[in-house]
Amino acid sequence: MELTRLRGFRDLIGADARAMSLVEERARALVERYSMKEVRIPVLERTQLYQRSTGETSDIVEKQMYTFTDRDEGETVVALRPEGTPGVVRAYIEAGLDRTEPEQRLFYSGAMFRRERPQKGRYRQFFQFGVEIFGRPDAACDAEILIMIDELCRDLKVPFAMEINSIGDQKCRPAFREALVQWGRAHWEELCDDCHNRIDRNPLRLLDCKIDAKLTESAPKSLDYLCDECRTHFDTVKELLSAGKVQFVVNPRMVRGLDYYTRTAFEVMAGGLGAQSTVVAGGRYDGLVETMGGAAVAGIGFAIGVDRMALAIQAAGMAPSTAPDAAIIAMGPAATRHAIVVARNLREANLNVEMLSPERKMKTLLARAAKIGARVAVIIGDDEVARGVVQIRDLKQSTQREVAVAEAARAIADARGE
RNA sequence: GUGAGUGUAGCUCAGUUGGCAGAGCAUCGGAUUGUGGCUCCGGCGGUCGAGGGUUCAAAUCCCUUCACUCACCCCA
Repeated sequence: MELTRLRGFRDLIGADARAMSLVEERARALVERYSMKEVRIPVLERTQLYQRSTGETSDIVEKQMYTFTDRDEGETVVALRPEGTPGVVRAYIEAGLDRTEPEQRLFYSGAMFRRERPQKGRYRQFFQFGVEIFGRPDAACDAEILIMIDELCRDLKVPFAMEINSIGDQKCRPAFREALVQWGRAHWEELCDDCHNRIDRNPLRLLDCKIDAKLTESAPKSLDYLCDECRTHFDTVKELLSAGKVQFVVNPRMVRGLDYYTRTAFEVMAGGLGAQSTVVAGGRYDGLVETMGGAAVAGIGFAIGVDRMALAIQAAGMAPSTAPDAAIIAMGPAATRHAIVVARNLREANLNVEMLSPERKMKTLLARAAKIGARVAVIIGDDEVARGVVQIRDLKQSTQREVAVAEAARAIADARGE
């Protein structure tokens, strides 16, 4: 086969796709309980949008974007979205919401694209479910967002750990950043090659280097450089989280890869995922809207890595069953006409029903019913049609009973429920 | 972008000093009528990732290349 899928792009069939959908469905139900509104944004945007917001020196912008020149007269340079936040911020400003109704609670869901080397939990097309709240600079909003994430992880029954940190704001972060650079220069000889690059490109990243982890324990911490406002904000967030009964740990070494983050940063790690274990991450970005040409409006948001969360669900054995409640076995043409009506009635009673091919032998069909995990087989032959009944065979217990057609849904629901 | 590992049947994998391409599972059929899982018998199934080289002979040795997986990096 020569027309295979592209590297890093996945086909998800059956259970794998179901796990993804489950994450999205639960996330949607969650955000609707939090009074959030959906926003649908384009997959393709101007490359400049990401350069301006995500950061010129971030790896995402520098080497991971799918970017190309469009064929119009202006030869616009466009890119497949590598993340959702810049598009949402752009849409928010473009709709004039920053001036007319600055306080907005928005969510989005969809595919993102980054041209990275694939590995477990990292694909070139991946799905994010994200939330952005504008116009809420207060710590209660941070806390509410973290409570929401906690709620989702519990709902999905995935073992997880939440870490939070504060990385300061425009006022106090420059000093911290400078202190890190100074520290890095002073320890140049002891640091690895990657860290040498990070000192210029993204000094905060020094802190989560795996090779130099020991050494960076002595590096400056953002928490020691917070201004009074940031300090108070962070303390309030922690206090509210405790009040909200959320388990978390403060990780003073956690940083964000993207330029726009300020103050509260957070990350949720789940088990069973290998090296790419972060399933939710986000933080506050109070200066971003203004940077993008809008009013000075606060912002905070996060994204769920849907692919990774789905992997975590499956690793934890919490993936939902897709097995039908009943498999219909019709013997012969007359019975088939009858069976198709019975199948419809059962489905209207909210049962998951699979009708098997009427052109095969009973023996084969029963074997198939068992294979697809059906709880019961509903057997209909000419004799049953004549008498207005069906045979309901419990495939786990190997018991069988005859019931009137009108009673079938009840009987199947009972078998399922016991 | 860097590194390591792996490519043989639909799947999981054997294949010794180079000598006829294998097993288990799955699938399809059979063991007499409309009753599955267990058992028995049989069938289908292969460009040994691809290309080149060495050799009488290559899945096996050499070179090139592609793909997949994991990790670094990066990040959700």
